[in-house]
Amino acid sequence: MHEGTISVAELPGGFDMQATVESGQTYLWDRADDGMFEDDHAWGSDAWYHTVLPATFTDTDEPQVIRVRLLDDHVEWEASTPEAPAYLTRLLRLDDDLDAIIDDCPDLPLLERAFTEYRGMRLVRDPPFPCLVSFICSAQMRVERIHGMCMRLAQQYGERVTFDGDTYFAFPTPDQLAAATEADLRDLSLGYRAPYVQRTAEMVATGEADPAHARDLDYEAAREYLTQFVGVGDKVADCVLLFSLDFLEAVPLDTWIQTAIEEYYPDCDGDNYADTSRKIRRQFGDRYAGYAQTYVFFYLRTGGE
DNA sequence: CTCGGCCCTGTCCA
DNA sequence: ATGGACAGGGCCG
Repeated sequence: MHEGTISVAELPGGFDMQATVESGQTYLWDRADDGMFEDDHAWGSDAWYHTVLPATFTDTDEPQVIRVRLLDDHVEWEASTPEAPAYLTRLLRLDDDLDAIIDDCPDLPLLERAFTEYRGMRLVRDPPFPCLVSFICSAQMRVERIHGMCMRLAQQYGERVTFDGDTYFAFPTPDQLAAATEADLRDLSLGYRAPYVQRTAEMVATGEADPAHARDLDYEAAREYLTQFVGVGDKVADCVLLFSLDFLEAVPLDTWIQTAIEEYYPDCDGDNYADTSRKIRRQFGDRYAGYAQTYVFFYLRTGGE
């Protein structure tokens, strides 16, 4: 077992592990105490979180396990690989200069409140395929249930990994998921998303399309590219662009943000998705609109005014 | 390009 | 008890 610590003081802008991993950006982490996404757990807990990195992410032969917890002034990690700090930096965007990003965002009262409330929350950088599948599952679903679906997919179809005497499951590869049947996936409570997931996995497995390819395109073209996957519309495409592919300007227009736009920024309420998207990006700042959106989304969803 | 009807499923609430 | 609304949408006609 490899282990070590990362000093929070050296992370520009600080770090809030719980807000980062439980804010609905990612469904690929789990909490050792089984309290993930519970409504009434106390914030600021120092629980252990873990995730399994796909072999493709680490460019190694096997999936790698990483466990992390945040103590007062440092991040403590245990992993199956000595490269954990570098992987954590990628996954949790520990190299983003949060202070500079928040500085760069416009001075809007709602933004200020959200930034103040959850200072230290970072965006995530999930591996592309797991991110794509998890957000296909997210349609009309609560966060706890999306998380449950992803955990069941891993347990059912992913590679089993043993680390430090415990068993973990990697998120399934495109090949592994493509081999599932619609009925199998419905048994995991995916509902009408089951055929979407199966067909999308097949598209990736056969090489017909690759979500990572969207990286090479301009933002709007990238969003369009991702909508070719079954079960992926503009909103899910924006989630993948923002939470996996480094498009920090992407603003997923979900019902929460739609409501916020009507209430706080009615001028941004456009004729269609693309139109509203352009307007809200201008309002939130072209470069980091997605960071602003994620803070606002989480702030509103957790009961902020 | 826009629109409405429809889709799985667990939970909450009248 | 039990049905209808609803939950961070997308597909299809």
